[in-house]
Amino acid sequence: MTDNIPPLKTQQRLLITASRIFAEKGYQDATIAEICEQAETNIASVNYHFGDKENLYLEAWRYAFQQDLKAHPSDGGVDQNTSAEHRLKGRIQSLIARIADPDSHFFAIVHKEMAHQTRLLEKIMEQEINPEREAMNKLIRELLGDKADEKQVQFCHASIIGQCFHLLKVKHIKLNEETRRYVLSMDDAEAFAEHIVKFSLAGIQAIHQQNELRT
Amino acid sequence: MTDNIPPLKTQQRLLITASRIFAEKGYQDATIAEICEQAETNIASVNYHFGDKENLYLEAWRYAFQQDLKAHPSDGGVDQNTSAEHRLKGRIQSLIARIADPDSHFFAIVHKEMAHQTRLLEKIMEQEINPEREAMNKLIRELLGDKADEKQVQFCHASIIGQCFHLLKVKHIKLNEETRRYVLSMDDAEAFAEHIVKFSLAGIQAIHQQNELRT
DNA sequence: GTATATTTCAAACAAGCATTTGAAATATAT
DNA sequence: ATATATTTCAAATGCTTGTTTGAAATATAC
Repeated sequence: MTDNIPPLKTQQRLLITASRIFAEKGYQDATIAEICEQAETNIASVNYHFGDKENLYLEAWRYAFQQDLKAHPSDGGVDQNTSAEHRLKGRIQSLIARIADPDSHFFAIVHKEMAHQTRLLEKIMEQEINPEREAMNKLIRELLGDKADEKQVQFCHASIIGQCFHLLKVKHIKLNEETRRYVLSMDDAEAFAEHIVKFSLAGIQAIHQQNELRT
Repeated sequence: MTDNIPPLKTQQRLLITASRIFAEKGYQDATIAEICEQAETNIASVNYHFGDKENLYLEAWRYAFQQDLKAHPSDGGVDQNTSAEHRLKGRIQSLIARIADPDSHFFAIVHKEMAHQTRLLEKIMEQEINPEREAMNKLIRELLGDKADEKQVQFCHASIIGQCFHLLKVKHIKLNEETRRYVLSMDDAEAFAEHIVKFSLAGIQAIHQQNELRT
């Protein structure tokens, strides 16, 4: 390879472009032709550097995940010695940021993957998502108190994640002007994160208190 | 065919089969060949009865929506004179039922539509979903009290819908045995609906109280 | 500087699938 | 019963798109 400031290697350009296009269009609708065109390389280079489309997809996805985490660390940059409330807030804000950031593509690809549904999702989920889930569950357990059972933890986690991912839907669904007025907007992402924190802490609190009242 | 007890007209068989297959595979992955095969008719019948694939998709979707609502009315069958809490509970339970019921296909198609993303979603959303949203928002307003602003209503609605739709994701994502243990299961749908009600009423309540404390 | 390996490229290939066609079969009306 | 309209069918058409090919260009090694 050359040593004087080469722009970017073809392989790298393909990763960057592919992660963006796959995020925009999903696996099926993204064509190799379009990706190569925007990456300014020949159509055969996908086969040369990545073997086939599916492998490019997988690599682009992993790449996006790493980039997103670099921009928005999953703990939200919150001091680990602070209260569970604040640490949960940090995690929720990080999640919302990765979903809302137009340059973060991982969750957009997850979202589109819903339809494609190969075994790829399974692999990525266990490798990348499970650790994040466990970290959040730990905080939820702390907030729910000792009397909480695992099902309650699971449900609370689902409630929080569900609210965050709802923003993902809003981001990608095109609605007409009229409808858009009544629906959550991406401009409200930060405020919505605050809302999720308040809303969810209250929900968790209620379950906590109910548990304490039991026999 | 025979004239005594004709099984079902071809057009009807296509609608039923198509709504199921589109729900399973999404628009792209569902092939006309497969739909016709399972509907026990010729491949050309889609063109004859519906014009093209996209129109069959649209009609199957509408058909699914009607069928789902017939099985699970959106107010949950709750008396309209009862408290807002109970009416909200009815709506949440109806939503969860339509999502969890294996024979209800509307939301499964919505879910898959995420990737396809045509203008069809837009049309259907405003026609079918907007009235449901407005009905739920009315309840939320009632629970939040007079001091609530529309943004708060919007956020609370997003929180509830987000939790419900999370079950949709769980339904369609295939996970391995290991991961499945730690994640919300479809067997818990009813219990999860109860959880959403409790969790969300607490969240709404918290915002209500905070509003009351303001100047 | 020459030989070898790596990377790029335009064109061709092949598979999948929606759609069309025109004839055959069936139903409907009078 | 005959004529007309409707519905079914197997085969063909054509377009999109992932993949392959083999030569040309470029980089690397000795």
